Amino acid sequence: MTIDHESGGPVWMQLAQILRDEIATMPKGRMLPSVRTLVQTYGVSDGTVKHALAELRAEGLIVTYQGRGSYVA
Amino acid sequence: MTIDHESGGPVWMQLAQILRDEIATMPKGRMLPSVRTLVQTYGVSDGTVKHALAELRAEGLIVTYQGRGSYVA
DNA sequence: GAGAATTTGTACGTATGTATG
DNA sequence: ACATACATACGTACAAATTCT
Repeated sequence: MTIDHESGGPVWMQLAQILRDEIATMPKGRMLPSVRTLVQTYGVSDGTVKHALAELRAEGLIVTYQGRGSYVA
Repeated sequence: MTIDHESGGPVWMQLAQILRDEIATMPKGRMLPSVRTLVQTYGVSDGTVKHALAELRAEGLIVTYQGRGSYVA
């Protein structure tokens, strides 16, 4: 999956969907890639990644701990 | 109410509380000050104001229309 | 225990797009 | 055409919590 900056809808929503699909294949408790890694992997900004993760958190798909990372809920 | 940048907790949360108090005194349908105005009034950034408003939106206290403004729900 | 590295949280600045008045 | 206003996006910086050496 890649990000479409033109007419693909908001980038943070696209990223959230990509991560949703990825999470679906991961076991509960597995750590997600760090924000920094996601920035590099998908070529988006820090704020966009955090926006996407906040959405997944709000959906209860992941849990996040400061200083540790985000994990599949 | 003012913002305490030291040890007063996250600014966006403080602002959200200030606005919650203000909204409690406003009639339903009344328009809130614009992001721009809140930025100037409280001396915080655009992103911080938006964060606070997003919180109030998530709580159902206000509704926001693109190109118009935010209103007491 | 100390210190460095990693990772998320918060905050600000700036720019562009879109919609309304 | 112009001003106003929110949404999205990128970049940057520092603080706080955790982990590792």
